[in-house]
Order: sequence, then structure tokens, then C-alpha cells
Amino acid sequence: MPSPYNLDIHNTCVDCTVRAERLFCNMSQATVASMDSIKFTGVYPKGSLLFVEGEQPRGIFILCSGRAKLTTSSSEGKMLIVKIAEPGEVLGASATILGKPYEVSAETLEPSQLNFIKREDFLRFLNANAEVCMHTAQQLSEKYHAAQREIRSLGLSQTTGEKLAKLMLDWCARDGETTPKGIRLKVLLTHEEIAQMIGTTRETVTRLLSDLKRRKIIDVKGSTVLVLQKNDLENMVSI
Amino acid sequence: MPSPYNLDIHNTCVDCTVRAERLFCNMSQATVASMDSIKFTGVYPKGSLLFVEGEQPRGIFILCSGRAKLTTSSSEGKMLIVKIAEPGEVLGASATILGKPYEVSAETLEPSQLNFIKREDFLRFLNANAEVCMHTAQQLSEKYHAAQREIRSLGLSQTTGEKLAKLMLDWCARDGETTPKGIRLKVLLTHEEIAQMIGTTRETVTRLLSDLKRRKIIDVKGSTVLVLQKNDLENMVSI
DNA sequence: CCAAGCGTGTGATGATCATCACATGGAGGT
DNA sequence: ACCTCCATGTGATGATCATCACACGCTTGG
Repeated sequence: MPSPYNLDIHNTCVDCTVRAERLFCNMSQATVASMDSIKFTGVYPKGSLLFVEGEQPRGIFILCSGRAKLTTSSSEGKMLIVKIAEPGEVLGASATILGKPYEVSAETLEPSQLNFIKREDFLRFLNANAEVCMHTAQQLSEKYHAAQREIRSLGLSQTTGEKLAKLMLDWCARDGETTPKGIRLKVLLTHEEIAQMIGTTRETVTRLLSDLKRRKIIDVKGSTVLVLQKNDLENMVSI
Repeated sequence: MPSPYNLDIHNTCVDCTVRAERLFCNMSQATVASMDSIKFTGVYPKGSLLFVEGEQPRGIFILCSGRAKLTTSSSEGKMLIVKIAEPGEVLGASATILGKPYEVSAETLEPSQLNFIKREDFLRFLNANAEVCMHTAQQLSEKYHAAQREIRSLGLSQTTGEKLAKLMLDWCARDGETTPKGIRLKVLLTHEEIAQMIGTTRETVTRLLSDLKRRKIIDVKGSTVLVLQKNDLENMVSI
């Protein structure tokens, strides 16, 4: 029985096999069962807009599988990718709790499964269940932590090269595969998207990457990047 | 009976007269009473370091009165002011909840009263009391919201002039006093500190402010700034 | 097989801003 | 009154990077 997009769908959270690994969803059986009764499971294709910056909060999304980019953009169309959300993250919680407009937009980068909980249901759930409230507080703390890292990177980096080096080191730490020649990375982002992550232009990213290749610090083949000299990257970052 | 630093000290939270106006502290009498039993009230002079970035979390601080700056700095000594905390804010909550190092440093800008709650006490309090947990989630949501604004400003602004204009408009909105000639502001920060808020150098701030004065958009007398042409500032920001 | 579209590579140019260097001005202490 | 410290003002200079412009190659669909 093939499911859409080749995703491994979990229709009910109580039966979810990966729940224990997920910071937010790792709650008692009873709590998860009551979450099941208010959530709506959906499978979204790549490029789906979950919510848009400035929109009144409709509720929260729990990212079960797939990835989503959180972006913010200026009135002139310049766009900044604030974060790439990974499975287990809760999206839109702060706006939903405060009743203020979503502060970012969320768009799936791959086919993804998400559980949606309507605002009123979520707020009721939060008030009624201390466990949910604790896990939400943890989730919000994580989000704030990540946002602080982003602020540091944007505000303290001296040069664009430093920001790029830092980003690549983050990737190495998150999902780098160590090989005899170096650390192998799958980069599924275009130069344009990388530029939007570090607040610069596409051309600058192209030039900086060319430069790193010329200096034999990295090697690029299609969408795989091989980091040959990790310490050279580390020497480029001062923060 | 004069109190130190001319602050209006509230030794017990249950008797605090401004509690109702404070997002976090506006809780039931019973809850506040139990908070009273675990908190330590302290009055700190200007320049006190409450906690330092990277330090293991000892607990949270509730800012009763005064202001504190939250900063992060690079290994090369460049410093970024992430936020100026106002009375009612809770500092260090995310690090305390996660058990991860403080992500910023906190330093009082004026003589300030703060209530400190030890980490174990706060976590117990959080787990035992649903009201505290809700208010903490709200507080964290606010913090995340503010951090997103900061990210937008740092990442999407085209020029430094735009960031400065945006900062001044924020000040106008927060505590500007409307007068016939324009909006009057008390700026208790040095050019150096303003530079650290928008990620630039002291000289650039001086030059940009001189430029605004020359163009009759603002007028500066000591520490008071009179914004003469608010719409000119608004035209300078695109985000 | 060709056209269209997209991602990437690269040069030229100018604007912006950090850096260094030094002058001025005002507050506070002796 | 004088000195010192700190905040502010201002010039010169070079590095960095955005912008515009265009070429190349790869994929996708008619």
C-alpha cells in the first residue's frame, strides 16, 4: 500500500513509532491520545505554504516528517531564511499563544507530514494539561535558543565569508558524514537559498564557494560537498 | 525611610502594587505567595552582571524595576546588544528550562530590583503549577517574537542608516512623548551602545546622526532627541 | 531536437562602511 | 582652575560587497 510521496505516514500519534525521539511529542500515552482527538494530519507536497508572515494565527503545525523553511521578507522582496525546521519541531506556537500575527512564513522544502491543531483547541489543551504546557515551554526555549544563534551570526560576523564558513560548519555538525577524505554533505539548497540564509546575494555565494574550491578547502560535485579542510573553515570564523 | 538607589522596593510579591501590569507576575494570589517563598529579592547597582553568556544556568531573574541589556559577544571582543529588557521581563528562562548555557549576558543599565529564583526551585514550581507554566510559555513567546524582529532588522536591512532609522522609530513607538514640534525621546545610550545595538561602529553612528541633524530630521540636545520628521525616518526603512 | 528556464560562473563598477588617526567638548574630581 | 577621562565629531583610505550585465551548461517538455 504505497502512501503519497513515499512518506511513512503515522495517522495516529499513539501508534507513532518515532514519538519517543521527538522532544515535543514524547509525552504520556493519555496526553498523546487526547492530542490525537484534536489534531488534523495532513501530507503536503514540496513548496506548500503552511502560513504566511503577518497572517493572524490559525493554530500550530507539528512537523512529523520532512523539512520546512521559515522565512521573513522585506517589502522590497528581499527574503531571509531564518531557519530550516526539522522533524519534531512545532511551528507557529509563539504566535498562536500570543494571538499576534505569525512572525515568519513557513514553506515545506520536501513532501512533509504535519499535524495541525486549531488555535482554540491548542490553547484549551495547553491550559488543561500541564505536560503539554511544559513541553511547549521547552519547545519555545529551543526556538529562542536557535534565534539567538541566528542573531549572533548575523550581527557579529565581520564578513560574508565568515557567515558562509559558519553555516557549513553547522551543516557538518548536524548531518555531516565523515569519510577518509573529509566530511561529506548533501546540500539541497541553491546558491540563491544559501544567500538568503546568510543575508547576502547569489553572486557573492557563488564567488565565495569558487574561492573555497580554488583553495582546496572544499570540493563540490553536484549537490554533494566534501569538506577537505574543516580547520581552515574554523579559522575563518571568529564568533 | 529612603531605600537604596531611590528605588521603590517591593519586598514581597503579594504586596506588589504594579503586579497586575506585568505579563508574567499577573498571577493568582496563591501562586504569587508560593513564588514569594522561593524567590530572593535583590537590588543591584548600574553595571551589575546578572549572568554571562556560556555560563551554566543558575536560575531566572525577574526584572521588577530598572532596565538591563542583553548582550552577546564574539571572541574578538565585538559586542552586540540583543535587547534592552524592561520591567516585568523574565531573564534566563530558556537556558534554565533547557539546562543549556545562557545564550546571552545580562547587565543592569540602571539601579534595578530583581527577583532571583534558583533553577531547581523554578523547575519544581513550573512543573507543579499550571499557571506559572502558562505565563512562562507566554513570556518565552514574547522573547521569541522580539528575537525574530531583531533577526529581521539585522538580516534584511539594506544599509546601516536604515537600521538606525528603524531603531529610532521603535523608540518613538515605545516611549516617545508627542509634542507640537515632534516626538521627544530620552536616549540614555552612548553612540557606542547604539552601534552595538545595530551591529556597526561608533563612528558610523556619529556620522549618521550628524547627517540626520543636518537634514533637519532630528534635533539633539544632550540626551534628548527630538524627532522632527517622523515620516522621513519611515521613508528610510523598507522592511 | 530545439527552445525555454533555471542554476551557476565571472567581470566591471560604485556605494557603503570599517578602520585609523586625531581634534573637540563636557563632566567630575582634586 | 586645571587635569583627566570619556563621549563625540570628522577626515582619509581601503576592503568588502551589491548591482548590473552577460555567458555557459543542464534539464525539461513540446
